Amino acid sequence: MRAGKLLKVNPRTLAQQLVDTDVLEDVSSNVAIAGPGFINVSLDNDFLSSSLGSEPLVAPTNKPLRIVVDYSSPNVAKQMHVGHLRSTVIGDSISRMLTLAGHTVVRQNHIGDWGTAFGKIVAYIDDLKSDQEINSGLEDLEQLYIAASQRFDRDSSFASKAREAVLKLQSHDPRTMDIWQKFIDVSLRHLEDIYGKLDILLTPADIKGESSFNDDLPAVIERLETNGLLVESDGAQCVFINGFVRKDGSRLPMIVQKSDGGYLYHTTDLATLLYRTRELEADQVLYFTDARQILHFQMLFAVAKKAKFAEEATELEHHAFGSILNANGEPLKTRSGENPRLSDLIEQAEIHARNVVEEKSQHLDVEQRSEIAHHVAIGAIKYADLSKNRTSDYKFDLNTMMSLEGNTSPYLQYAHARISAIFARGGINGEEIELDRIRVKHPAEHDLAVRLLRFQEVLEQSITERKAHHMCNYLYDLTVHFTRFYEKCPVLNTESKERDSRLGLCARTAENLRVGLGCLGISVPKRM
RNA sequence: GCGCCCGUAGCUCAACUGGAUAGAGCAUCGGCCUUCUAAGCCGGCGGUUAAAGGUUCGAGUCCUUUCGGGCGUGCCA
Repeated sequence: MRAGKLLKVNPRTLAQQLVDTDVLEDVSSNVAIAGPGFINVSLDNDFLSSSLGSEPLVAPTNKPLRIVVDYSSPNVAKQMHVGHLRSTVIGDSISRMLTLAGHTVVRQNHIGDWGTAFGKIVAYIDDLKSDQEINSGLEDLEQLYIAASQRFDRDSSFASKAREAVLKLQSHDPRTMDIWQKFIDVSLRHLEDIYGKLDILLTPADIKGESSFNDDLPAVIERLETNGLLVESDGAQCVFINGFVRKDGSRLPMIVQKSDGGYLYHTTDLATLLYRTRELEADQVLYFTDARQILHFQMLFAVAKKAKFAEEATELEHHAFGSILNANGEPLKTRSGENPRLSDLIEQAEIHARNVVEEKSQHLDVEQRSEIAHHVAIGAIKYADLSKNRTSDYKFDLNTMMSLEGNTSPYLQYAHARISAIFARGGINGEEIELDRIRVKHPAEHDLAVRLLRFQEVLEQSITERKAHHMCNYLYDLTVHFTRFYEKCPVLNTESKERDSRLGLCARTAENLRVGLGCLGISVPKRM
């Protein structure tokens, strides 16, 4: 109908003309025109069978790009908390999908490891007497930061020491840098621990934090100066860009250097962008941060293009999302009003999952149950986030995501476990099943086969829109149809040709689930 | 004040970017385990898509206004 509009032809007439040609002959013998010009195509079972036997799950892109994906990027003054979850989970999933499609992904973890907060921390650690105390003091980042902040507030001599420490950091004073490095090392171990538990791909090699760009900041100012973009206003160095105005006509500034000479995150982000386009040679740079930074990125991209921090052809995208709320729609906080730690959230989810597994999977031993609980918990947390399209806030409710019914990760994982169980019972190696023996016959097989062939299309849509929820919805739909097939079509207890065909459908479903959930960073247990 | 995002079943969310009778899950009510895992399957109930107007063959989707919520709006990130 869109074609009809474009060609200014009656859509029904156009549909008829299309049907009259034989382009659909190999695909369907049952084509009908309906309504204002829809073409209903019922795919033939023969077409489905041969496609499943010959088409790969994923065909790599014919236009591979170098794509920088900026995600997670926590401030490491404190432990990772709930505010870091979405960026981490969403960014990781998108980068997995891009890789699967054949792009070169350069993950970048732009951690907050520089600035005033670290002055406090360094000064505080500096006050701890021995190295022994330093090491023990570093064990809990959270407490260290809180202690440093409290002391900063009530001890004025400590406060001035902290401010000195900031200056010493900026001038790379060896003793100060040494303490700072110790703290960063502990922070990075903490990050690795969390990423390990959550099965996030980020490694130490992907970390390129704010501190790495500290020395490049004066050059950023210079570059803006030579481009004639730098304007002093109330003592601060600013860039004013067309289009960013207030109601009264006054222009919104992007402040790149404070009146006291200090730099801001705009400045750091410009330096970072230069690195990503020049050194990393990015065709695209994708940022995954919460929605509060929308204006920042709009200005950043505008200035970057104008002052050539990024080439005109480099695609810069900010993908925003809302914050995480509790079941009552309020910001998720602990009883004491803090952001819940990620490690606590994960632990809660695992306890919740373990209780369910204890009840449902008594046929498995303790070790297996514990491992399954882990995969279920992590899957549930990630899936609850990824399956929603919302750019606004979303509710984090363990009871909902762990209900293990309906559109949740455990439902999908369970379907995969059932397929594995069929293979195990039949003494069959699932990886050796030949898909060219698939002969689609039963209506339930037909419906399943149609879904099995859609994987590529869904992957492309998810990548184009940078939205994982299309993949989630697809996998759920696939699983619903697999389960119907499972109910209606015995696999092992049927005659041999049909058995081979149905084993093929099972094997292909298992692959779609494994690879699809893999795109989401969710693993598939063989047993549940 | 101004800007951005959002408002779909009691609740949590979809709807292929303007297409058919707006779909799922949860909750609720009823049915299905002597056959591969019942963490399952089948069915019922549930809607003036916040409201009003407009654009056209056609609007949850686009435009205007109103109401309601979230976030941002010069030296934090």
